[in-house]
Amino acid sequence: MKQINIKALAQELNLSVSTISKALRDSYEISDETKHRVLELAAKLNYTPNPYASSLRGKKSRNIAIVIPEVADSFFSQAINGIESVAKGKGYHVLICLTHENYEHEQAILKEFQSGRVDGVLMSVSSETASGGHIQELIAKEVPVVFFDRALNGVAAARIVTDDFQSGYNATAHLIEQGCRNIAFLGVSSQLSISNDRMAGYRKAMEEKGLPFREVYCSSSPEDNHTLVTDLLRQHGRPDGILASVEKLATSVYQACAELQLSMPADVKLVCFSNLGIAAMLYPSLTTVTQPAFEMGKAAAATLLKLLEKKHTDPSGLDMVIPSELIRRGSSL
Amino acid sequence: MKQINIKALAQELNLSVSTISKALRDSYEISDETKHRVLELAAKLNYTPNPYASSLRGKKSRNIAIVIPEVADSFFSQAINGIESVAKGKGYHVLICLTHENYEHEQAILKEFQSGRVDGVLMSVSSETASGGHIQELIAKEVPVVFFDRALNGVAAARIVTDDFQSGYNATAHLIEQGCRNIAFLGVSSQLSISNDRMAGYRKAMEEKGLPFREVYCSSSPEDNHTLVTDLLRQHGRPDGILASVEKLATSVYQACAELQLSMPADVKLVCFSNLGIAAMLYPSLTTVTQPAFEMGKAAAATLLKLLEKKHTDPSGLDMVIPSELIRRGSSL
DNA sequence: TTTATTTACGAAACCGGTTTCGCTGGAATA
DNA sequence: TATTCCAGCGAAACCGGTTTCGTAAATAAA
Repeated sequence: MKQINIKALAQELNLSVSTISKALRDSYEISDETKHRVLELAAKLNYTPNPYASSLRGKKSRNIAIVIPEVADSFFSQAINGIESVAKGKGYHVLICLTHENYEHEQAILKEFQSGRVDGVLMSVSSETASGGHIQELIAKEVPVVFFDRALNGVAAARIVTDDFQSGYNATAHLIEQGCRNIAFLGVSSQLSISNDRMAGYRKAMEEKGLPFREVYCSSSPEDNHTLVTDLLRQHGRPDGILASVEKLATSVYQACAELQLSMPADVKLVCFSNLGIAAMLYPSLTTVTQPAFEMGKAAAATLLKLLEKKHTDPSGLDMVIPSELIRRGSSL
Repeated sequence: MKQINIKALAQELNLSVSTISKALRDSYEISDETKHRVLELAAKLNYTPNPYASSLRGKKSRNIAIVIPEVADSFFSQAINGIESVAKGKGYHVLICLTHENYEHEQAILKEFQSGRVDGVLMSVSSETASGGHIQELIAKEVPVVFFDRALNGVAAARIVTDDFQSGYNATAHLIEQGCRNIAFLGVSSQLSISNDRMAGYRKAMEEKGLPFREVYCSSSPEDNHTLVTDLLRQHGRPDGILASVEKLATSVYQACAELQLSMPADVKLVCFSNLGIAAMLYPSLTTVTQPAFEMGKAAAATLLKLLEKKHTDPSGLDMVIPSELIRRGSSL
């Protein structure tokens, strides 16, 4: 099958390729009549412009990338929908790239973006990412980066996050109010902003009541996490409350409780940062800190487009904090 | 920031651009010494080739697309991981495009692909898709298409599916075995292959026992589905068993049961096609037909790459059926 | 020594749009 | 009538790689 291109249209209409191009782009140089003829033929022949040709010449790809650890997470999948809704509206395409929580993957992906494959990047850093050299390098090549949810300190980029500190505080205060005295915090990584901020909120709430900290770092392996949580709940003086900082940790806690015959919420109360739609149907129903995933996605995309369209080079003043909501359910009541 | 390109490398080394290009592509025409010098400088200057330039010239983008209804679904997110694992290994990039179960979106996306943006397409059709003209058109332009999970009849493309008929049969037989006599099937769309095949299995199992059919088509709106399921469970002679053909319907059933004070599994038993990791922690735990999502993704990607790399134009003989597993849990026992 | 072949590289066309600049004929202005 | 202006269009450069073809020098074969 022959691809029909601008040259084919030009021949058919006895016009030059430049005229066709201008007509398609609605240039003022071309008469309405000619434009009309061109548009008509293009529609008739089902012409689709080659995006690579335009990108090559124009130095603009109209692609933006979403770089996230994984897609099998309700926060990210909802955020993707938010991003897409904004991007599609402005004629941008969205490239989803998964780091699988791996720093090398993340590096390789960003390195590739230096080629101009995308005009801008929305990212939530992997849990392994400790330094931001690869991100700085990309920004130096004038590819704007906007963090959403998981930001990296020390990198001068806009960040759209939720009120992690306050949410951590609120969730902990809620557990304390429900009678917990020995609350463990399940973090993800000592580098991750969300983990640290949520933990800081947890600490503040605990400190205010003079309660002791207990912090456990989980990995990205479900098996390891299961072991970790099981050990935590098996030890003498096991926690009577758990604040889990990411969604996937909920499963481990439910499983461990079931295996150890601990009842939730009687023996252990749980609050988890999560956007799971079926949190209410779990047994017991799960108390969640629910993030505004869709809104964060929309805001992040809008911010990136602002950076792309205006030469709004300065990312300062673009940061945004959208509050999460503590939804009290059976696991903590 | 100046992008460094082949020309820059050429100038630096006093070589021609063609020599650089060949050296980078490890051509036999270039001496080992020159190759070495080129590679070294490229690494030093952090050279990243412009993908648009190569795609334009080579008529190959090394991009493949995943066209799916949505990403907030555990089957699709797991399948994506399977696809990605194969594609990345072969040096392909993955573009994820969401149709939101909308036919017009799907059409527009495929139309765009006629431009050569991607070399091949993996797709699960939207529930609204009744005819395959847009898919045929793409195939006519020599862009191979492989269906996974949701295939469309009448389109000559490879299809990687699970044993929908048998799974529907098994799930229904299981419900009958558990004492259900009045089992409703919740479908998605009368066009969708998975819905139809699963329903056919349901019908066969019901017929064998002389039990009456009851089939309800749900939409993609959670609110509408909630109303539908509530009405179904409120009516006189309400079903004592439900077979839900897609994951998101589970939520509606749980919710409706809770609101109507119906207890699962005593009043209503439920089996749902789902890949939810936390199915076991629901209340009651959810009996699922779990699809081999990751494997299906891998198989689909492998099939597409086969079509891309060899000129294996004929898609017949590439079809694959990977069985699902019925996992019996509390909602049906 | 002459001819054939191989090695290693460069010049230039090419992919398909975009954009700059130049040209022409007719209308407007002086 | 002479000059200016402008609408409308075309030729060609350009984006950054890839590939074909040509060629000079080195080597092998005759």
